[in-house]
Amino acid sequence: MTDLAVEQPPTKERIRAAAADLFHRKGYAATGIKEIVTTASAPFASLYHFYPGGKVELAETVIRTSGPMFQQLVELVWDAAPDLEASLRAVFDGAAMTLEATDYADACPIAVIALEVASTNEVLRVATDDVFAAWVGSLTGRFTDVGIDAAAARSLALTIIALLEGGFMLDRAARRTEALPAAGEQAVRLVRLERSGR
Amino acid sequence: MTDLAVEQPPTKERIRAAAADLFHRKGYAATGIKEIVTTASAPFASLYHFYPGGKVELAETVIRTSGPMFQQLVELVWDAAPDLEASLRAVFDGAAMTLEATDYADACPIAVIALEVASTNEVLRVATDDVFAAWVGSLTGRFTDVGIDAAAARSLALTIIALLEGGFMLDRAARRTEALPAAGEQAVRLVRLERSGR
DNA sequence: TAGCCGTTAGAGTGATCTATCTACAGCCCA
DNA sequence: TGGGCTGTAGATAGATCACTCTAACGGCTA
Repeated sequence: MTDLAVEQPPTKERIRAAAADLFHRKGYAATGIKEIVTTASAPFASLYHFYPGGKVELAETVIRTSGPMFQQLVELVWDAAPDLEASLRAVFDGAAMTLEATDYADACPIAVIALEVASTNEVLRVATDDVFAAWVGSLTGRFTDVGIDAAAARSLALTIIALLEGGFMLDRAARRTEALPAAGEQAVRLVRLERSGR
Repeated sequence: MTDLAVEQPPTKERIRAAAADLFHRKGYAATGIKEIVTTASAPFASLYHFYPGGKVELAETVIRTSGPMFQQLVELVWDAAPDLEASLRAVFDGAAMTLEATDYADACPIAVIALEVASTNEVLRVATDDVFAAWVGSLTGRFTDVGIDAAAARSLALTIIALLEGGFMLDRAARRTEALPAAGEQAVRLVRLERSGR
């Protein structure tokens, strides 16, 4: 398993990455096991070797890996901006650019799965909820850090995550980037309003 | 086809309603044709008799029927409230109540399908886009009606639809109603801000 | 060199998928 | 009474689904 000469990620990782990509774009139900291993250029049996729980275990791994990775990326963008409003704009614009760059396939790594499995698979539903909760928690922290009180910070955080997800949904369906920038501007106004002491 | 004595909707309508319910909850890919006719208590061949295009035609019918029905419902709620802020609150609270009442299955009739088919089926993607466009258009009209200028009205409308969809996604994943009410309050603040002349 | 174990290999299972097929039941109008 | 149309009925095709099985390969330690 030590991949000395080979210049590619190990099989387990390639399978996870391929599954993540397909789940994001096509959703959980529409993605087949065979398609995953083909995309990953991995042997069929290896999937069940590394993920004995099959499709569900693989999906949970994808959710719990892609979620934090995305969060880290967003935090990086956020913290690189000079102030709160710039951070907000950078994140929304970044989402819009990503959506466009991926031919309107990707922007949120778990949105499709989250809606799909919410009433279908409890294990995966909880996994998506945990990811969302972490995102909201992280954003809430950014707001309390600048002196916004806890309740307002959480309300703002929930609103902004909702704006990102909803804007993503609208713009992906329309294959343009209008809702995301508009939502970003409105988010800026909300934060400005909050900081100006209501 | 004339259902004289029978006290139930005609077969075609029963199939459409059953498909709508299943698509909303489980999504497009995860819902089987057989499951639809079973739920509708309809003969198998009738599905292909009424919807020769099969699953895709049925889904498009569902999208293009459920979308306007939902819009009409929201407009009714909106117009029944005494003022703009009350309308906004009524819609967001109504969404939260519906979500809870349906055991966190239903709140938006096309959200799941929209994300699922966006990169998969062009016909259905366009159908979801048309529905979203109609919603945004309707809401934009409500705002211009009270004197908000066109550009601001559209930005507000996009933002509010995004908030509804995103809040729905978060609250469904978490099986609670926190994001939707929070988003509603923030929407009220945005509209108030807009009307107070920035 | 011998043996071990993580990994690869792919055929095969049973279930389920969408869709098509032929046959026929009931009703309207001629 | 007879022809034609709408809708019902269900078997079946052919593909694909997730998953399991046995066997063997190959680099490692003993």
